[in-house]
Amino acid sequence: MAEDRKLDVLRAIVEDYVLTREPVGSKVLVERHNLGVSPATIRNDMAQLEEEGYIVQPHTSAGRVPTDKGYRLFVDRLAEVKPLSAPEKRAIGQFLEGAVDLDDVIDRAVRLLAQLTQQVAVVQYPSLRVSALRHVELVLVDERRLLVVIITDTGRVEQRTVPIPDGIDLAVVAELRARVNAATVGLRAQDVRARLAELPEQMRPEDRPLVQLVVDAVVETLDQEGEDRLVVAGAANLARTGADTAAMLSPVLEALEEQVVLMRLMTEMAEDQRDFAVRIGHETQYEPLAGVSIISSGYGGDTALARIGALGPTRMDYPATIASVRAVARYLSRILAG
Amino acid sequence: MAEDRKLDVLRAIVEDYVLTREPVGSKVLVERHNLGVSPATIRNDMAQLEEEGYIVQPHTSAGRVPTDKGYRLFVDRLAEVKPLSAPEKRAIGQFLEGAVDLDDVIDRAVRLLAQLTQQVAVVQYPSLRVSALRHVELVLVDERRLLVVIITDTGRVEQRTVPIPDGIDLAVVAELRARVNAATVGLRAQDVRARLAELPEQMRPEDRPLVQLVVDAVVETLDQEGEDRLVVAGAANLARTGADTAAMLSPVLEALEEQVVLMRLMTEMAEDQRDFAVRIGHETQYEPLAGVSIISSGYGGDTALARIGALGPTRMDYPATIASVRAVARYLSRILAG
DNA sequence: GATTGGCACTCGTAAGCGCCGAGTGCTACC
DNA sequence: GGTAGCACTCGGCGCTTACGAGTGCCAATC
Repeated sequence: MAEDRKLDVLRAIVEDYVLTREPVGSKVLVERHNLGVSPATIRNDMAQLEEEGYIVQPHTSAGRVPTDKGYRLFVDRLAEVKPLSAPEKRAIGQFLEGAVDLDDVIDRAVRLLAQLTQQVAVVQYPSLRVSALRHVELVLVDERRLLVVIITDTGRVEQRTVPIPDGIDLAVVAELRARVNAATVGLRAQDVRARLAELPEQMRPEDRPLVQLVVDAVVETLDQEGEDRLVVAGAANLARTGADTAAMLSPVLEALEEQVVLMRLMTEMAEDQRDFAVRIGHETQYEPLAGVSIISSGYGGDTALARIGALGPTRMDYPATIASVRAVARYLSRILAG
Repeated sequence: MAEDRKLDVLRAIVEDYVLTREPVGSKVLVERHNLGVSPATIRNDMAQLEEEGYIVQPHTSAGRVPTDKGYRLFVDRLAEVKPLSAPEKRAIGQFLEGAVDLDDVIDRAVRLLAQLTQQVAVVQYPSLRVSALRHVELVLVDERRLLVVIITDTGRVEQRTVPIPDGIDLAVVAELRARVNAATVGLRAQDVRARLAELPEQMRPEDRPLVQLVVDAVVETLDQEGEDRLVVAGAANLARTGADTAAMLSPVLEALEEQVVLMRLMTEMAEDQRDFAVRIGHETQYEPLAGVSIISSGYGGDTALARIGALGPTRMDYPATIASVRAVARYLSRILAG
């Protein structure tokens, strides 16, 4: 038996199923894709594919549907990337150009990707841990509260309020601001902690409690590992992808809000070699996401600050989605670098 | 005919329908609520209520279901507020206490409300327009970009990047920072514009382009009317509220992402006299939201900085939801004031 | 005049049934 | 190895029937 044809059959099944959303049988298969053999032959191939776990039939006498394993093989070996059309590319660039700050860039990117893929788009904020510190600002909000604002070279702005003892001198705050900035500006977040640890000693003893509070606030803010923010768009697309979704929807929406699970997934995906990563159904290792796949790509230059991705039913158009995710990631990198 | 009983019947219908999610007939009505009359009598009342537009039957020979008008009457005249239990109140307070900054407070509040009501919770960020300016910070991100950070007395931090001409002197930035702050700190956002308009004249002519850019950035940021941010939580609750939702869900999710519509609604609701406002189904004046109701309450003191609310199917437990929304709004005000 | 019991009527839903057709696996054949 | 033929399975569709919940109306009653 021609091993090649078997793969062709799998490809055909995936493509057809994604398109029609219905189990695909041997007959329509030879009709729609010109495979050059008879349905009976295809049936033999399908029987084997089923035995190997790439496809299943929902019930006897129905067509076949790809399994997660089937999609996986499809993505790894069978899919050809669909390049985006020139107008599409132009639209992406133009849409992202208009942003006024980091929040805006991120927001536009995620909406854009949701729109392009017709699925749920997800983007991580540039990780604090690999950004360099640009500036730390201290603002006395009132007598008892100090606002610590941290600005990174990626344009990200983080804030935290610190309760302070009464009657702090403005001059002390000014000195502290100067010293903190002198000590840390330009450093990677992960290097900041050590440098700041020395700071209290350099100040007058009576100011040390305040200094310690501020130092802690800065370190904690930079350290909150998984706490990097996640922005989601296009949740409505999930509901539109089919009528079957009614019950399957809720757990996914919950996962989207939970963020923790998604963050973990995104981080794991960063390990992958290729410039994009795919997790299909159960590969997410998280039951509520069993019915969906995630495609993501790093952005922000070689250091790969963070990731942007799309999430949809396992029955999705992988080549097109992969193309869109990569394209948006690339443009996003370019904008952030510029 | 006893007018009072007719209202009792309506109340009973609403309560029963909310509980069971099924059209309610005359028989179960007399069984479950002890109305002291026979089903036939109830039927007469129901016929009248239907004629007056408070209830309808989905099809002949089904029970009755409240209309938007029916819910409205229920909310306005029939509902008794269910006070929250002491443990619930305590939990609210404790949960909100732990927040570290404004973002965190808002985030906790909205999640909490979603949890309490088992519905979608929505919160507006404290409006920039009624906040007072606390501090404006200028940070040179690189040679060609200046980051303008605006901090209000509500703890809100807004940022915007301004492209600037090359070779700006640090001293100029420092002077500008001092002048902007001197001119604006403590002012209401709406008063800032006039004051800043005078600023360029006070600086040297060669610096004016830069000054103008910064002034514009500040004014624009404070001015973006409807642009106040909106945070949503508990979207998954929508999907869980019933199996009927499949098709009805998508438009609502879209509206939640759109934000514009919700912002408008919230703003409108601020006009209402009572300390909470309710919009039921079509009262939202927005077709996609025809199936849902929104309950909201202002928070942030007498000035009512912004609103927090809950959104769910028109068939919701109004008394309980109203109680939760009001409670969270109250605690939120307290936290922000403290 | 309000309330009630009785009754005929409507109609949506569930269940049972038969048919059709898609799709399969198997086997004999090329 | 590929193909054709064939018997078989079974889900979906349409039809009919039965059931029952719920109604509106009317005459009787308080």
